[in-house]
Amino acid sequence: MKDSIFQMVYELVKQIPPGKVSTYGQIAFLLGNPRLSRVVGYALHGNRDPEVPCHRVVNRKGELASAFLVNGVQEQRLLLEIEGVPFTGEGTVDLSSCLWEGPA
DNA sequence: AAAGTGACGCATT
DNA sequence: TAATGCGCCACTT
Repeated sequence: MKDSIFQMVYELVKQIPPGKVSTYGQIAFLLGNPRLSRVVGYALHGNRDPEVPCHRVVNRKGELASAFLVNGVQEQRLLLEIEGVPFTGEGTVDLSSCLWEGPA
């Protein structure tokens, strides 16, 4: 396994429990560098592994990503709603209630 | 081999 | 309060 940021991002995102969401910045912070938020997004951008619930990762405002899977943000929002994640708007998640702060 | 680009976030003007 | 710039890593041209 490489020590690349990408690998760590994937491993971390895999640990996000259902019904919860996390942000790029939060993940970057857990990796040890809050400024890696951009890299985190890039990592998930190229991700195709179903093991990595990239739909549970949103930006700092709680807004869904712009270029999700084939169905776009609609699919992402649906997945989150099914898991019980509350929405404050059409494309906005209630981070105050469902933000995953990291592995115990 | 070097420069540009990209699912972001925070500080500053 | 809103808008712009900078920082970080990996990948593409």
